[in-house]
Amino acid sequence: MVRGVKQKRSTQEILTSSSQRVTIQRTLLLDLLRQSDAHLDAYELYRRAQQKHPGISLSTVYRNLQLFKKLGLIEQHHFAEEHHYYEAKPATEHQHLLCLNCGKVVEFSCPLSRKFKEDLAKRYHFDITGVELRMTGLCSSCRNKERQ
Amino acid sequence: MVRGVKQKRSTQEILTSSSQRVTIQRTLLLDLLRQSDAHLDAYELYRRAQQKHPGISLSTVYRNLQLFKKLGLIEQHHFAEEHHYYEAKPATEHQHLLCLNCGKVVEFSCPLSRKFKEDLAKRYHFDITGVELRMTGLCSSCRNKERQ
DNA sequence: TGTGGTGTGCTAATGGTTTGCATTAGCCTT
DNA sequence: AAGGCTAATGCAAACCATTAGCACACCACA
Repeated sequence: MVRGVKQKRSTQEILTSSSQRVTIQRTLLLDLLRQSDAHLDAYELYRRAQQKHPGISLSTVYRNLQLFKKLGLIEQHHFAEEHHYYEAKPATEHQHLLCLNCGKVVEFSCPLSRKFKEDLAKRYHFDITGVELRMTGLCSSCRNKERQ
Repeated sequence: MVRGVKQKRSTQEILTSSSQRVTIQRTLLLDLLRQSDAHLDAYELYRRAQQKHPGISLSTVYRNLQLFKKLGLIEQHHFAEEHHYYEAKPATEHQHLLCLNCGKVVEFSCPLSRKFKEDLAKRYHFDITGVELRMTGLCSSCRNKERQ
């Protein structure tokens, strides 16, 4: 049902080469993440996974999100303060501009992050797998509305 | 006891000019945040505040952290997944490099964020109060240790 | 110095995330 | 193909940072 064909590397291939066991849950979750163009939180991902594999548990979703993040396959965002959103790492990196009042999110691209990544990796001997640039503030309509 | 003298603006002055009531709790909390050179989470801030003002409540700490953030006085970081750290907004912006395995944090400066801020603010009509650039990965020792 | 309304403290609730444990199922070897 | 070693899963309960409700306190302003 899930056609991972359009992806460069199959999810199975990725998992195998990371020496992780290839389970149906993992394959499904990673497929869903890579297919989705929206930001998913753990629960929404769980809901979608259930439609393909009704028995799946929310714990499994959380455990695998952690794994995928550790492998650098996904990125984690913090839009709302206590609610994480995940999306498959896109080909073109993009960052987020967030209105603290209405929650509006604007995506923008930051071509310099790649350069920084390399510089920093070298300087601090880090193996960098994730970049997250968030800018927060008030959008124009909220700035006008608000006085508090 | 708390000497806010070395700061450019007194915390009282800041609160007053934001048309926020000046309470001992607020003054204390903001002083502690501005004095501290480390990253504080809500609980650690609470613990320190208690030493000066034993009656203070954790709710008050959370409420005022929200307020300070809204006023752009502090920034919020997400180092550990479910644990926020706060620090007084420093004169020189700095960003964070985080090891996902051992939690090591390296601070680095990113001179371009200022330029971006202005560009983006203009383009999207945002009033930007916070910039947060996080890079995550593995530090050199964890990369060597780890095979998982 | 009084008065209105915001801020605080206390306690309980919330809810996303993690953990423990018994069971299942990949993966590697024979 | 079968067996065995572990890692992964599902379930339910625990966790714990954060929030909400409410009565009382106190800041700002007349």
